[in-house]
Amino acid sequence: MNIAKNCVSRLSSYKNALTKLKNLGFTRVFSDNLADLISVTSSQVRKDFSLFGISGNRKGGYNIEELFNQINHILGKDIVHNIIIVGAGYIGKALMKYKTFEKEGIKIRAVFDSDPAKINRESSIPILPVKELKEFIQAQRIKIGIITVPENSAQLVLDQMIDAGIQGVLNFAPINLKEYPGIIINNVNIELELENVIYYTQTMENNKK
Amino acid sequence: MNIAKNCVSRLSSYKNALTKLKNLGFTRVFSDNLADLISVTSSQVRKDFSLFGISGNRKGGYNIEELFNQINHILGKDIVHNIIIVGAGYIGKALMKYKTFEKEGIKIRAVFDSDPAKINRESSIPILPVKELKEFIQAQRIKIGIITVPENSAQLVLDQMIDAGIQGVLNFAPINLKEYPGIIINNVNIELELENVIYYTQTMENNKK
DNA sequence: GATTTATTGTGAAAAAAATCACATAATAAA
DNA sequence: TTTATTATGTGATTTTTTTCACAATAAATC
Repeated sequence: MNIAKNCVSRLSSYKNALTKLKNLGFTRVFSDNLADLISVTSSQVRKDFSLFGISGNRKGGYNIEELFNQINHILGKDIVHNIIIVGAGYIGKALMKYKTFEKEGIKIRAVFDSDPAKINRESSIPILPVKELKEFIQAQRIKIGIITVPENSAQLVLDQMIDAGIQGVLNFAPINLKEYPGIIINNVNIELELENVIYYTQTMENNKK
Repeated sequence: MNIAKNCVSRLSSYKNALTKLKNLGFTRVFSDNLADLISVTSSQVRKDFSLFGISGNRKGGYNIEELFNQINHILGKDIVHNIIIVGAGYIGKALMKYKTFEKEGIKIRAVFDSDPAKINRESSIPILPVKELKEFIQAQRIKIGIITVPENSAQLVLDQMIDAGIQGVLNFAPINLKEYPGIIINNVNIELELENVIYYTQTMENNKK
């Protein structure tokens, strides 16, 4: 069964909404409530759940705790994930301190950079030379990494990461990385996202005239 | 005509690919080449172009310079865009220094924060108190902003931005912001993107077994 | 215990997006 | 100048995604 990216994103959103509901002390939720919380339709919510065999209770909705656990399990988030970041530039360092990762059981085990001035073995998350990348990935059995290096070194870094055994990558470099069989690459392109805003803002303005 | 977000994203990608081709000295390009560069099919490229009335030359492909200008115009990128960032945390500061924005004619005019310790009126991009947000947006006629504040203040900040006249927002806070008529909101949720990687990596692993 | 009410779960339908396939036309070759 | 070749541009088709709509059923009410 091949699940669309949007569907997985919605699962993450459901999970986050459920976390909030849990913290507010709620115990049950309807597809309608979840739909409102993440701005989709209630049938979309139920279709998504049905796809993964998640079932609730007719008339009673879903038990939040159970639903949360099921979605978390589907997302593979019932375990702590150890990851690395390659590139200790501004974005790399921002992600290093990103609070949401901590909350969500995502542990950054090390950051790598080619600039000797950035190396810091003593900090709680060590910043290590890229030379040690392979050794570290293999020794720590890291499977997931984030690329925050400049565009021109991103492909090289990816190749090294995959060579070392990385299986999934979140890439912030604005470049179309080569695809490898069995390797997951997800791109976040900030400039492109801002250009989306620019396009639709402009289109909206023209409509008003 | 309502253009899908994916289609606008592809336009951005074509533009970036064309920039690279231009820099390499090429003058003409086929739909096939562009398709390869951004990992889509050539008919997808031609369909996208056809949607915007972009036409090339049968047998001769597209003139890179012309195509670039047309796409840039569609994206509203033939002018410099002045934007602001609200939230001078790690991500806000990373975006403040983001090289790609400079290259792409996106000018960050100011960053705002509620923490007095972060204020710096002298730096090349001033960091100002949020109190001055409305005044600045109106005086400078800023239309587009980026939200990089924590989750719990994001909605408040959005309300203030819209009150001041902002029309498009790129939001990094992991929260479903309220929709406003005529206002464009595009969300980037880094945790969610990483969870996508985790999900597909896990799924891939299970397939191997 | 019967009846009403409210919500799920899911096939069917609709809408949206991507791909196909080929007529059309520009260029190159003969 | 004619013929062959090679890309485009787009209507038709297919695939994917979302929404609809309603039977099934659990809980609440009478």
